[in-house]
Amino acid sequence: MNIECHNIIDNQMSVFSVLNQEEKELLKKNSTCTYYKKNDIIYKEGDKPSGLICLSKGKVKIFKEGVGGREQIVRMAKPVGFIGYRALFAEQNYLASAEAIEDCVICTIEKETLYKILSTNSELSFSIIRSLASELGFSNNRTVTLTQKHIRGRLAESLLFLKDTYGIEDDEATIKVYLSREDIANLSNMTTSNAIRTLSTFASEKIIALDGRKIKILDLKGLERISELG
Amino acid sequence: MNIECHNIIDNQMSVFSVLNQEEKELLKKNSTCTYYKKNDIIYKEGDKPSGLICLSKGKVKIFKEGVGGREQIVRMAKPVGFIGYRALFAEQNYLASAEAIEDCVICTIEKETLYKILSTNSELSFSIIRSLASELGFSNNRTVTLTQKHIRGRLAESLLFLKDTYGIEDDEATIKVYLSREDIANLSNMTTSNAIRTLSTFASEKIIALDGRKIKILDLKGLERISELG
DNA sequence: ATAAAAATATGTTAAAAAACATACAAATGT
DNA sequence: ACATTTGTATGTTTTTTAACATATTTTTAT
Repeated sequence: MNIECHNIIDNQMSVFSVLNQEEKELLKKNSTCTYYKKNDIIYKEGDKPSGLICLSKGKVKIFKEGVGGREQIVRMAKPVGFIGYRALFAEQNYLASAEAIEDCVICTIEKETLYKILSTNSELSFSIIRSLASELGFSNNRTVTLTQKHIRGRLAESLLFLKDTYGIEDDEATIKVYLSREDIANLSNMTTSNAIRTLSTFASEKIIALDGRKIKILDLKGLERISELG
Repeated sequence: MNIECHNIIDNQMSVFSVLNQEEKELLKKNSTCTYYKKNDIIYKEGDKPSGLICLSKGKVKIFKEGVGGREQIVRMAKPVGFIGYRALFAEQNYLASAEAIEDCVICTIEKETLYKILSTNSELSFSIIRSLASELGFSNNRTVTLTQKHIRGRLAESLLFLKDTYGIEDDEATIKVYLSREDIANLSNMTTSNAIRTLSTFASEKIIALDGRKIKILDLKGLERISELG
């Protein structure tokens, strides 16, 4: 029944493409498939990682609880991608929580098997090094933009980030992810009120169009300008 | 003349301790030693990494230029430690700049040699994976604290961070790094004025004592409390 | 030794964003 | 179908922090 796991491991786009057939078979034998409903918690801050979690279907938010329980989204995951691998490789407990924002299919690769393959396959190690290094660059960047940009700049950046991460619908304008205003706020380091207010302002300026949780980007250049100016 | 490089590579505390003698010799042959004066730029945002830079002596700040040229320090390096390895491993140009805050001795390991050893030594790859993963956790944490904590909390956290990173002098109280108020501000996401003001307030509350750039921690528990409360 | 520049200190004002309040709409459960 | 909860919207007040102004001290360069 873990056909979804097999698909990931065989996927040409995944980091596993550098493995030989034997290694792939070993991974498949030592991975399990799990299903999550929208709003389900996949893991919580403080939990111990049990394996490498691979997102096969659905979308996931990774967030930290900050001062007074205030939530900050540090990453948005999409298929095919890993979640929770930072803690696994740092040999730490999770420092953030993961929650499904859509129904999800997840494949968990057993830790020992992964390490066995890693110890013989330097290509896979390189891939992981590259991924971690890229994400660290992204995180350092976010630290600066979330602290230095003003509300409009932060929101504009978040909208562009969501568009780049999840792409757009067939209408060539609607961001392909449907977040609550609260999640948008938690992604952009602002209160829900300010997210709602600023989205409304953007809509009144014809930079975006709002229809419930649907966000349509009407003026991409304008949005980029707001994001850059801060 | 690159005896300092040799010392690093032979150092039992460095990640190179997992290498065999032959690998260590190869590294030594393909590394160069450079000296930097206080305030010298080691590399700039946008530069291309040429090798793995290892800090043998001195202290270095890693910072990014943000909105309107406003500086944010993302990391403080100490010996023996790497700098600029994120960009190297991500195969990107530097996303931050590095500047000596003391006279420094630096050892640069040639990229090709490093990769050759990495491809045969999975232990070294693991070390690098672990380091990057730890630092990513640290960075995500900073994103949250710098955005959510108030000025006093951010400054308290920075002082504790400096103490943990560089240790304390023989008096068991003075933080073993001497930064300008501007650097402290750039580390803590605040203006120089506010760093000076808040340091003065801490001093008047007998939490710290100030003597030029010397910062003495008088009430560690108090400082921790301020940092945690935000 | 002295001028110039840089760093530190502190008070005042202005801007940004959070907190708070309230209303309304939409989704959910019974 | 209705009540309850959750999410969205918007106006007002308060807090926080940046921006600005101006001394004073320290460092650096000549």
